[in-house]
Amino acid sequence: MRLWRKSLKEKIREQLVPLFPLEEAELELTQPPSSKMGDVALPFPFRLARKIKKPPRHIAEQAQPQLAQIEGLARVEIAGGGYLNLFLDRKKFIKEMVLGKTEKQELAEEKKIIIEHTNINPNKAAHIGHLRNAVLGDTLARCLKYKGEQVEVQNYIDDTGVQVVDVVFGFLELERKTLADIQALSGKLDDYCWDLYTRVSAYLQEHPQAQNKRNVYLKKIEKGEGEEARVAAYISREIARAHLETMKRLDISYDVLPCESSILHLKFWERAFQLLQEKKAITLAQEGPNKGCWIMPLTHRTEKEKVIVRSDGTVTYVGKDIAYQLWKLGLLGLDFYYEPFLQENGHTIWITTHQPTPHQVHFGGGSKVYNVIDTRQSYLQDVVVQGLRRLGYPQEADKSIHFSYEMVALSPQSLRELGLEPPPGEEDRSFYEVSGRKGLGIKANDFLDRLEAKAYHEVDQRNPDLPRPVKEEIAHQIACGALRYFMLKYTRNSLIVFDFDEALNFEGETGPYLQYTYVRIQSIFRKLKERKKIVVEDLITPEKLNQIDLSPLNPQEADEMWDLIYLASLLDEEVLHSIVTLELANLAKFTFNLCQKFNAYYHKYPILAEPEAKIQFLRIITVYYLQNTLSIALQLMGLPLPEKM
RNA sequence: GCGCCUGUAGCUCAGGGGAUAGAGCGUCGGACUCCGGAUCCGAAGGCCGCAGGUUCGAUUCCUGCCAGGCGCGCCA
Repeated sequence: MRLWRKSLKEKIREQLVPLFPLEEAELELTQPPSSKMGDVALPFPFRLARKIKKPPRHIAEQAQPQLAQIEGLARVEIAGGGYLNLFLDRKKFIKEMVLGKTEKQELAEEKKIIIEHTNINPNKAAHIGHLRNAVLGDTLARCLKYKGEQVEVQNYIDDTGVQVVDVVFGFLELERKTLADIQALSGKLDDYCWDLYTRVSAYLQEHPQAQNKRNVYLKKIEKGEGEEARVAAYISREIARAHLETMKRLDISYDVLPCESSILHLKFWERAFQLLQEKKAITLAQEGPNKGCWIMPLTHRTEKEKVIVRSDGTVTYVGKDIAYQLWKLGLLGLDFYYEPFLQENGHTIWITTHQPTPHQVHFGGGSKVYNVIDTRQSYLQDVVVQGLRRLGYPQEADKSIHFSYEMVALSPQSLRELGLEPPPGEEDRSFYEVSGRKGLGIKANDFLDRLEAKAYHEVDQRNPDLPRPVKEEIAHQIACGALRYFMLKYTRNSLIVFDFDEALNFEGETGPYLQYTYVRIQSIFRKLKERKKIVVEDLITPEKLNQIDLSPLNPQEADEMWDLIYLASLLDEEVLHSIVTLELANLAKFTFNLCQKFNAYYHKYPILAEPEAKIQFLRIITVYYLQNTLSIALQLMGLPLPEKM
């Protein structure tokens, strides 16, 4: 852990540079196919072979004695056609890893990183598609914080958009309700609106003439006028609160909720428009179909130019997004006012407002921004980034990252389970897109309830004597773990076709499997204390670890212990790699593999029952190190750590 | 039509210019009077979509084709 690999690489370079014309990129450290062949492989002889016209094997032979001198290496072997395989000094390495601090690293590269995720329209309940977004964003935030970055998490609330307008329209026009009626509604507003939104969508479909009236609503809500705006404000706040509740079940939280209403009232767009005109980032189309519109020419994409301001002078969605992105990067020269929205475990979630407040907090102004949005929006995200470029901010453009991922869709089977019909004309598709408009989707809370109910049943079978609230808490932890792991295990490009059987599974490659592994380690430690009066922490001291003696182990066990510790030590790199590639599935797979290997290990090598103290000690430090590593990995993915389950 | 993404075991998915292509699920067969069986072990199962090209070497890179998905609004 702790960048040992980097320092190893430097030492290797020192040894090799006098011998060979070796470029930085040519010195690559890889993994031999089997740990028996070595811990680290150097394939550079193959790359050099062509360059200096010598056979790889010959190069390897020349390098071998030099490399063998490096401190921390036990030996160096030549394998295959010219691989150099390095074996680490096991005793030294184990000691360093087990004693090594496993806290946050100090590798920050940015002043402040902003992650925008969740961004659910506040007009209906959250569904499973939103959960993928939130889990990815939250996990990225955790990984970046672990790396040492300062991270600010934003959740954008489109409280004046057409989706909210539709629901307001439904309440006032279709249901003839007043604000007071709405406030008096029993039950959860987000669930109520889930159905209402579907009805409104259908109504507007069937009554095109109602569009005009809806547009009046839109204008009033944007301007903040009348009952319409008051209802919109109430609904959007209430539903945003409901979304936060849902996300809290998954241990996901935020720092600030920027609202579109604030952006409108504080004239963020007007400022951005001014900047775009000044820098000639957008132009007024003189002819063609977009005549009279302000458009942005696109150079990277082959799609047509993008309209930013309509011929009637109103701004499009992308235009507002450019203004928002400028604010996030501290380039707009304007800021919101803020007030507390709610308290969660001592943490305040702030919301923006256009009225001055006494609170001296500030958000935005990041040096790097991740926008977690599904892949269908990549074209628009490209437009935003290109806007920055055309405004003369190439660095900021490079640091505006669209963290894109594929959507979550529903399998035909899951549709049937929900009692829903496929949309007309789409009866034999292999998956169905979630659609709030059509009411096609699985509500996040409903699914979490199902997970919790199943988890409770399992816990109850295994630990019937635990008090009910404890069992409920554990069930909650397992449900959270199951859901989060499920959302993380697929790579970003992979469309998740949601299937209840798969998502409700607790065996195999699942969150509960990982949690179970952790719980069993806890259980071993507990029993060591109870039955043998051994307190594991007391054994982990520099003095005791200096005396590590691997010789009592038979070679088979020594290798397996080594493999495990070595694999676990790669966690840090795995996290950094996951950040760079934005493939959090790497971390998920890594942790799963680690658990698998560990489960096999302790199945084979008992700890409590081991009579030989020296062997027991070695097994204990192995388990101790695994427990440490595993708890970090699970927390990075947001999987709770139950004591029992 | 144009752009982006995907095609790997029955299913769901990893991987990746080189040393025997890997998991989970499912199927079949096993496991210690055991530290938790939400576990572990084993078996069966693959022309890595097709065809060319680059390379000493391609499942991986390039091109073309085929198949599927998603985008391409003066909607958000």
